[in-house]
Amino acid sequence: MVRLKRRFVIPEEIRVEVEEKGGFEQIVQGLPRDEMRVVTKVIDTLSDPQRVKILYALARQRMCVCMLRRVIGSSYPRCSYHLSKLKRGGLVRSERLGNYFIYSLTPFGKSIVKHFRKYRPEVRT
Amino acid sequence: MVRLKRRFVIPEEIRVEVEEKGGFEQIVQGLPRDEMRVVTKVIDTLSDPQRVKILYALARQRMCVCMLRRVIGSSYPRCSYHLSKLKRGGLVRSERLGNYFIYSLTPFGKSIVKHFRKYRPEVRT
DNA sequence: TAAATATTTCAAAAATTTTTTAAATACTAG
DNA sequence: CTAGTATTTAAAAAATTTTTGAAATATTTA
Repeated sequence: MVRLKRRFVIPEEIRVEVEEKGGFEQIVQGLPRDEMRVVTKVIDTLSDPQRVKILYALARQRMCVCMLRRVIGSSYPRCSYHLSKLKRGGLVRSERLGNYFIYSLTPFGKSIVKHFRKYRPEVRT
Repeated sequence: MVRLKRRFVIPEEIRVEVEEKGGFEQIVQGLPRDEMRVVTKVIDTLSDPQRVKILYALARQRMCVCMLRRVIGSSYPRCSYHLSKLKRGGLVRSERLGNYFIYSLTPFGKSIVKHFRKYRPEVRT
């Protein structure tokens, strides 16, 4: 005895809305893949309280690693790890100054802080 | 023989800039703690490609879980897990419609997508 | 050149997040 | 009421990320 697989059913009320937009597949295919990829990457790069703190600190003042590790209260390797992540995401850059590495925000990094600042989400936590 | 602990030293060039801003401690204390906390939370809530996809899909059309799980290609529990995270972050909400749960973006969730959209970061990946 | 400093890299350990599987809920339809 | 559906919850397993500690680099200073 063959068993028919149930096919994809969506609630009536919603189906109407979906139809108007050309159907479910249409909607899914229309998602902005590139934008989503970039957003995902940037967000991934930032998803850690310490990295967010670094971002904000650098928005105020460029700093060497010995300063940044104080900002987030961590060891060198730990700080270095976070910095490299932020760097990979294109949010910060570094340049050598003698024995120091000076980190600062890239224009992209700056724009992100500016955005947050402008937006100031008011979420209850 | 007592050994003096080296004290916190920062490169000259940078120290000048820092002084102008009232010193290192000043800068650190001046960081916008509340804003950073909220940003961290929102980002944490979103930090996953599937959750970003859900966010964008809901920006187009409210959906039940059976639709969303198709959008991200996952099982129910997995989808449910991501939704609950997004919910905790205040980005989405759900309402029951018979046997279905219809998820949609909160105003806050919408504003975030709008922001990304407006910004359209152009990062090379 | 040798010693010290700032920082990075690496690998292992620890912590956290995500996925899976099974079971629980709540509603609808027969 | 019973069976079926959509969804959530819970607990364990798997995967990923973060932290740590030790060692490697590059630069400066003595």
